[in-house]
Amino acid sequence: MKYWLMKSEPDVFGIDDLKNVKVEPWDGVRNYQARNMMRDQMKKGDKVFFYHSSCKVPGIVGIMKVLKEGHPDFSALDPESKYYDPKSTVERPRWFMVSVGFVKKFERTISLEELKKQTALQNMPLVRKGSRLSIMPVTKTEWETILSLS
DNA sequence: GCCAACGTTGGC
DNA sequence: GCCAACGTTGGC
Repeated sequence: MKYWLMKSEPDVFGIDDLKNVKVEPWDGVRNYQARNMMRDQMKKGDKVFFYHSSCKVPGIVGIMKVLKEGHPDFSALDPESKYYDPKSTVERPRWFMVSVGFVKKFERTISLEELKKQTALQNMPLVRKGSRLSIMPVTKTEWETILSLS
C-alpha cells in the first residue's frame, strides 16, 4: 500500500465537504505529473492526506483513501465545466482522476509552518518553496512522522 | 527545438 | 493583493 497527499482549496472543496459526501471524484486536475500518478500509480486502498491550500492556515487536515483507481475525468469532456478541455475526448481522454473516500478528520490542522520544521519532512515537495504539485507521493516514514503530530 | 510571454498556483 | 516559481503556449 502506498501513501499520498492531495491538495484542495477548502473554499472550493474541503475536508468537511468530503465528510458529507463520503465519496468524491477528484476532478479538475490539469497537471501531467499529477495526472500520471492518478492514472498509473494510485491503487485502491492507498491512504491519502487531505491538504488545505490557499487558505488562512494551510496544512494537513485529515485522511482519505483511494476507492476507485484512475478513470477519465468527466469535467474535461463537459463544455459547461471550467475544467473543459476540447483536446480530451471520450475515445482518447487526456485527463484522469481517482475517487476518494472520507476516513478521518484530525482534531486540528497540522499546519504547513509546523510541517516545515520537521527534519524528517525536508524532502517533501510540499515544504519546498514554489512547489505547485497538487498530488504527491508520501513515504512511509513521512506518513508516520505526520501522523505522530496529529 | 528554443525561449519569451503569459497564465496559474499558492504562501504570505 | 503581491509576487516567486513554475508550467504551457506559440512564434520563429
